[in-house]
Amino acid sequence: MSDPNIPKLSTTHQPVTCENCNLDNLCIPKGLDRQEIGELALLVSRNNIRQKGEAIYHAGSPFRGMVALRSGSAKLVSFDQAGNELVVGFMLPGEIMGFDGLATQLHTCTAIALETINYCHLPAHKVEQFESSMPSLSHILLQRSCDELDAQVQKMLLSRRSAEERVASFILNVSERLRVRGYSELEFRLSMSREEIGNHLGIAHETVSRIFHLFQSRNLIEVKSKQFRIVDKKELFNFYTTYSLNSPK
Amino acid sequence: MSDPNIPKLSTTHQPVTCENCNLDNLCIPKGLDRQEIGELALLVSRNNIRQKGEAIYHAGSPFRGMVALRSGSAKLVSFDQAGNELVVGFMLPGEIMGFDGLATQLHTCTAIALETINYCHLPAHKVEQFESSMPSLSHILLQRSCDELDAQVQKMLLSRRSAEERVASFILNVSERLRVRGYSELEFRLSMSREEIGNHLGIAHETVSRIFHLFQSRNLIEVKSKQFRIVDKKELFNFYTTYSLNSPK
DNA sequence: AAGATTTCTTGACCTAGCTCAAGTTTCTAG
DNA sequence: CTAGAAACTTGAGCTAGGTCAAGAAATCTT
Repeated sequence: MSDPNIPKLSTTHQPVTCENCNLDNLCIPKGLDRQEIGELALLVSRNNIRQKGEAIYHAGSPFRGMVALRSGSAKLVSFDQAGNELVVGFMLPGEIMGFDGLATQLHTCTAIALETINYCHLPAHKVEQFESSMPSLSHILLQRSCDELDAQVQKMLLSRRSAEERVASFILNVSERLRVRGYSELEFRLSMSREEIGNHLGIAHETVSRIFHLFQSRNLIEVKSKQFRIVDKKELFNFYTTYSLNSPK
Repeated sequence: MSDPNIPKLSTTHQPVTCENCNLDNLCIPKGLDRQEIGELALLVSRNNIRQKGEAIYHAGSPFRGMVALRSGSAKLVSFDQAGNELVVGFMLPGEIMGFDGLATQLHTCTAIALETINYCHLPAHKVEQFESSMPSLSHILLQRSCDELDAQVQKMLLSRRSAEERVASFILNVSERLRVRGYSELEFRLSMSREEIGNHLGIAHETVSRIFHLFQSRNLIEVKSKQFRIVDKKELFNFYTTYSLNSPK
């Protein structure tokens, strides 16, 4: 259960706040100065826990504030009229959720823990209060939400690619996000199911399985259940870009 | 050229500013109070013109500010490594562009006029200046960018549907956006090509043609070149939702 | 207004990846 | 530790929609 690749959240027994959190360079504080971080720390509720499968917030429920994942991963899902689930995205530690409720004050997505998670919560009413005294916060949130928009465009670009390219890109994307967060970029555990990966990428879970098998047979990766190892990152990347070079024009 | 369905931009000879613009309920001013709109009006450069095919900004170029379309329509495109174009979205009058450059200060998309357009420009440095004196602006922009995120989730949901459903949904989406903006919702001109529609929806342009033909043969719409008329909105909507009800589970 | 170019339409064929099915492995709860 | 459930794998067709092609219509240019 205790994975050597996962950095410890806190090494001392002193309680973690935004000031000494090791995710400060990824989370909301990124871009705030020391004093602002101190003010932010006072507003944030820490050490919220959810078990695997439990929701952090539900589609349709009122927006209560922003959520910053501290450990564990989650999925963001939306539903169509028939109740079919669409996996909008996966969230890793240091990443921020809640933008789907900000525009209308009602969440359009449900956030679900993929394993036991620990998260911080920045209540909506305190956001507003903080905003008037410290305009930087809405600016930071604006930046983050535009980051999300950029990521969405990347996903749209990906949706024009073959199933193989999508899977290769997915693996590299997770790897890079883990690397930035201080985890091992070449060996990790993906807590989401093949079904969830396929749903997110717009392909059948059987296809995901087949492609993992294909990549393994070509010595690009090693997969054992949910445990992944990237063997040939360069080739995996080539695999994923080569096709588009064959594209017309 | 002068379409009776298109509301006149200004009926008097007094120059249009944010205070008396008929798009104030859709554009940036939405959510600002009278005094704030007045301040905003001082920062905005008006009556910028682009001809069909000309760019408003380019992917990779530095962010210079937000753009609000006043008349005419535009497309937002992104490119993959091979230079293939992806139509990220279409913009109608009163809609705001530029979020794709806000996070990194470099545009990830190119904005191109689909016909002669007139737009307002809110320069980036003035945005910042305005933000510190009037925190509401970044809040407004945050809202708008989260609106965009919501729209992106809708597009993701759509990408799981059949080609027919995508086209039906596209027509209804444009119709609704035109309605909100005071244009006729049942009869309009779509200035984008079949190619651009197909690209945006993730289907071949031949498929777009075939489906327009199918819809016309079923008396749901009338299409003549770029001119559209929705004949049976209810049925078109049913067409688009029926399938998902057949979905599993 | 004629020619050139682009866009649109329609047909015929083809394939990536979906669906269905059945066996296997992994996880979960007592 | 064991039984049952859930997740995963692998195979075999099948089909939605892509690609290619060629003609028609619309649009642009001079």
